[in-house]
Amino acid sequence: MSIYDTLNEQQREAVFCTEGPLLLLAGAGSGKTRVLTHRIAYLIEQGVNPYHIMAITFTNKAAREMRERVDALVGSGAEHIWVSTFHSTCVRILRRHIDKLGYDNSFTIYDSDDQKSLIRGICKQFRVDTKSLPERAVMNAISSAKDEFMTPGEYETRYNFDFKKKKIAEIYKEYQKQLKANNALDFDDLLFKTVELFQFHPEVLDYYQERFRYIMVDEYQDTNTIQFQLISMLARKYQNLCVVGDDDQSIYKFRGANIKNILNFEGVFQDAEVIKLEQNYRSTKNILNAANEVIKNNKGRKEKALWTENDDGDSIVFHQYGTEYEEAGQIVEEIGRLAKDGVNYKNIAILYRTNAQSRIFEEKFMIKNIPYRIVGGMNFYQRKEVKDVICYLKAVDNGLDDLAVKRIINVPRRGIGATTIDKVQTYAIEQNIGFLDACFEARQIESLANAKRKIEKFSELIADFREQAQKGSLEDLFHYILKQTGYVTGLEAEGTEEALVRIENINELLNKIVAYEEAAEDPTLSGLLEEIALVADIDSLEDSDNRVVLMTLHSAKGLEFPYVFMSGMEDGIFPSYMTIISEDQEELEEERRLCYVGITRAKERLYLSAAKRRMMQGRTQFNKVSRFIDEIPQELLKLDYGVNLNDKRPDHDIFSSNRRTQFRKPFQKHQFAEPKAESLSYGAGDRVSHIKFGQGTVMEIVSGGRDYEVTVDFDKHGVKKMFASFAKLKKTEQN
DNA sequence: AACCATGTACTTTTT
DNA sequence: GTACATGGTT
Repeated sequence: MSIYDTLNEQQREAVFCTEGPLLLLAGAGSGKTRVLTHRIAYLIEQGVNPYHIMAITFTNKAAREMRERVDALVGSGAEHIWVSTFHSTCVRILRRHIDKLGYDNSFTIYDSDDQKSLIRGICKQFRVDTKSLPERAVMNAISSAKDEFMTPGEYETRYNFDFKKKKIAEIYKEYQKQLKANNALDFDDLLFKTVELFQFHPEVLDYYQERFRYIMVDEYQDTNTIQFQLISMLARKYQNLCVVGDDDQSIYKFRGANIKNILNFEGVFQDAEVIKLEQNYRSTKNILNAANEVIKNNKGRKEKALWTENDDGDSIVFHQYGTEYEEAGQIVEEIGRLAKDGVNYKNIAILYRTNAQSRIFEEKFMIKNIPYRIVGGMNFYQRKEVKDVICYLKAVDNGLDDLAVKRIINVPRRGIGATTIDKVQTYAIEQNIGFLDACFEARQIESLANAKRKIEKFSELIADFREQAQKGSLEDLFHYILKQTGYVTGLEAEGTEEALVRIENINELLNKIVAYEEAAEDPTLSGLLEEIALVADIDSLEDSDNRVVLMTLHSAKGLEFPYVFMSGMEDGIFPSYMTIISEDQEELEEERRLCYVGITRAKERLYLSAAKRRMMQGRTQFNKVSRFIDEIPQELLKLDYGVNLNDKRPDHDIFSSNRRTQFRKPFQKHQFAEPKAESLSYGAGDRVSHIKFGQGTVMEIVSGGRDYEVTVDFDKHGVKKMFASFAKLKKTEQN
């Protein structure tokens, strides 16, 4: 009896095939993680030093789970296996060697928001007409170029006949220049620079080739060109590369995923073994058949037939509702019923095409008091207050990070405005130094008048934080920064509910910092910031958390749930409008693969739903039922168009939509709506005088949140609205 | 410099 | 419908 007895024939074959390149075509739910973990166990059993084994996953969550499962299987030694994501892997390598490429090893990682601000700045600087060339397009173009391992120079040569692309090449060049000046790398750079490092420094490549003699890559269908480049470089020497993927689940083409990586694997790695895992252990026959029938409509795919020994199971339920409010309401009702029947909330997932669709569900869950968790959308670390505090930490960690410094220089308010910042920046450029260093030299900047002292005070503050960073723990530093800047005090003074939520978020950030400090072997500020930069929302999804999970179909990849609701099954939503109007047939096929991914997440029961009428971007849209629904054979579906088809009572929906605002600010209290100043010395109908507009008659006084809004009809300037505390109106004698 | 009011663009999906 | 950018006002 061995641990391998529980595997089926193909799985066992894959586990025992340890030498040479191996392509594992693993259908949804075919137990690929089991194969990978058992394969690692087998390698170790065969005498391979765990130190020589590397497994690359797509998310941190997948990496963590794999490590746990390997730990359970092999016991000691497993901690030496390198299990991580592409991005973390690259960071680890670059932290040791990037100085060879002229960067400082303590580089900062820029997220997409940082990326955007940097590009925005460059577009302004170059006077780019962002109407014809939006920043977003520039960003995507640069990102794609990096995915294809194309330098700015190469980009320029390649596209020099195209006016727009030439412009993009210029921006790309400047963008890289500024990143380097800020000692920062964006997400794409992490891979790009690692490949570059291996290219220009064969001795470094050789070191890692020796180290990673056995490489495994999960979710291989979603790798892009540069990721492929990276792993093929590493595997070149020993050729022990095992990739696991499913071409039917390739859903990241928009992000550069290159399906050729999987389709041409055998061409690139000669003598590659190919093993197919086609038995599904996850879903019922009905669910699996539906998935097969849908994906069958795609042309560009490797033929395969997923099968299962599981029961037929329940029929798939399909409802078309009148509106999205009904849809969400009924789904939440059904979830309530399931819970009553003893189903755990965490066994239920709601999937949708776009993050924006989550909002209505959130309302309904709040009303029904059902615990839920929304994955994705606005990331915790993207919130303003969290980002502000992080930028203080960044400024302490990497003084060259101009973006971080500029973000916080006037947060909280220090009276440092755009003009002052420009002056400092000009000086920095003249002296060829970083922005913060320019602040330290404020004394030499002649153009600064009154602002000089403010800048000096700010740079002293940062210097003080640096000193503190040397002395104490990260937690101490965090408290010290909050205390010295008065950030939380300021929020407390605001007293609004929103401010209280922000304070909570800052406390949450503190919890994360403390947790990091406890968990990390050698906690450092750089390490903390790195971890923050590389976490995805999905990574924090804990199995112990008993809540209904809501997320996009993309985020759901790799997960499974007994009960799955796929909502918004409408042409124009899913498949999305963009892919319907696109001439490129491939795009619709990608949507279909996404649908396949969604269906195959379900283990026991699948609910599909659509709305006839849906509000999108403030407009009502009438959508047809998704073409993907038509591709599912009728006999698998329990059709139920009936219920609300003739419902002519939209009032209910409008009612709940109006109540929305209340639920978004659930703790709205009135105690803070303190009517401002004493009463005013004038009233409606009185004659008043204004310093600029002269004489006028008061038309109306409205008592706003913290001030009176006064409408005055001025004799010479007409009707104006103004706030009493600013306007300084004086009552004058009546005519 | 800071604040508010108004206008505009956005939505595909994310490590 | 919202988040952000802009312009006007003190």
